[in-house]
Amino acid sequence: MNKGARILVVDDEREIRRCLELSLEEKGYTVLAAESGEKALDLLQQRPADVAIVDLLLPGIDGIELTRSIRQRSTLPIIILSAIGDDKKKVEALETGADDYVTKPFSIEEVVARIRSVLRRVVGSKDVNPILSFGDLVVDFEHREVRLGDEPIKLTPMEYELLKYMAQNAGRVLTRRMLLTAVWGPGHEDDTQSLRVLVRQLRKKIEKIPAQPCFILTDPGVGYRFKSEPS
Amino acid sequence: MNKGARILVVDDEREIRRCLELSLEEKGYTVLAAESGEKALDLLQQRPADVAIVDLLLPGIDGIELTRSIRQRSTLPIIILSAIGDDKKKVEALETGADDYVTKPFSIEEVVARIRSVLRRVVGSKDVNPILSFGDLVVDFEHREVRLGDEPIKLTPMEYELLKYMAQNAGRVLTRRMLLTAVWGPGHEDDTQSLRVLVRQLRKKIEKIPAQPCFILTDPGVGYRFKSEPS
DNA sequence: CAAGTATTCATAAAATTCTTATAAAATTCC
DNA sequence: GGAATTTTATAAGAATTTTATGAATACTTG
Repeated sequence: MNKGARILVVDDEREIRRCLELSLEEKGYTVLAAESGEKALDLLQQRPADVAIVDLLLPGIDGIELTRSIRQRSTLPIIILSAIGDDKKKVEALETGADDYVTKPFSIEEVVARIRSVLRRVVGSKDVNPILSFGDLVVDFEHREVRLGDEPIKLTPMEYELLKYMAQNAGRVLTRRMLLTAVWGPGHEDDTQSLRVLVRQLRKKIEKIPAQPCFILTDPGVGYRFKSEPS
Repeated sequence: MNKGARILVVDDEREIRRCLELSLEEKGYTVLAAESGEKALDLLQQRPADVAIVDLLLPGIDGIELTRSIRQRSTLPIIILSAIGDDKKKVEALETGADDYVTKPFSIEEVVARIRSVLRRVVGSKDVNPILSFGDLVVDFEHREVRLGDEPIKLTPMEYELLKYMAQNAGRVLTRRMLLTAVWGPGHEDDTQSLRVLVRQLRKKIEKIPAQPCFILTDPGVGYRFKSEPS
């Protein structure tokens, strides 16, 4: 199913476009390339894609605006390509709806890994019953039940809210701001320490070794992400 | 009540059948296994089952046809096992009357979660058994009688309503809102203090040590839960 | 009106959430 | 590469919120 997935690459540098195109096609993907945001949107009108890889810095419509445009009409997974310094913009893109990011300079393996991860997530998207499972960890939203194997796990209201949000957006990078508003509501965007403490509490309850988490991974400088599928 | 449920597993791969069989029996379920749709139908003639787990891809009668056959004569809950690509078939099965699905590869925890969820749904719907017992506590809904061992217990109307609702939904988390509407009817969702007092009254009557309840457990921030099966 | 029931209020106890301090890890800068 | 700096993790105690409890008050119904 992942084989032959269609990948839209948007970058103004011919070099990078070419490089991604060759490497991805070699891996069996179909690549659509565009050198600008405008052309990318045109392309998407004509042909469907399964993932988009978008450079943050583009002439004209930039990566963030492109992300916003795409998000307005579809849930197409978007991976951001960002240079090493643009943390602020990167975070902005994630909050606009991008799913993941890769920092330049990147290795092809890294990009492919992200693509795979994102594709996997999209396939198992809709569910009859709101039960999510991640290996041993099972979250039943209908009954507000969390179990780790056979052990039922008691969560406080905030712990539960955090887990819920993270599990429902598993695989995506979730910025601190996103998590803070998800749990505390709007107006608490700066209370990063509270988030850290809450994350720790949750880790203590669901991770076997909280210091080596396998569900709640931290993305330094950005936020957290929930179990980006076994790589 | 879920314990000891009978589960029919239909899969042509011995490996998977075996695996499910072992894991489910370990959890206390009784497993009936069949390697084909035909055998499954035969088995169902001979022995009743509480849930069926059916592989989508079967030689001969496939999962969808089997679902249809079963649906023609019973409401036996059916959980579909599907490989990652068969989205179309999966949807077809659900439309034919399957209740839920699990995507291969699956974890046992996930399958168990689905089974439990489905069982709960079914048990909650039909009110066959008007007598529930939880250790010493016996509730006879038909005669509106409650006993603790030999002692008959007198309950006020509201206490009885509360007990009834909790006992009929034993094992799950019941939010304050749910309990309030169950006892007071709609429009009383905010009267949490009344609920607390009522819970206390009921505890005084049915718990040996009301301060260390073993039937009515509290879930701080959420609500209450009635005796999550003897652990 | 009387007896039992239900609600409200005040306060004690328990649990959760927040804050603060320090250790560990990651990142940046030279 | 290694020191300095920022970021994240961890622990423990304080503050806050939620729940339990006892008793007083209001309500219903025969």
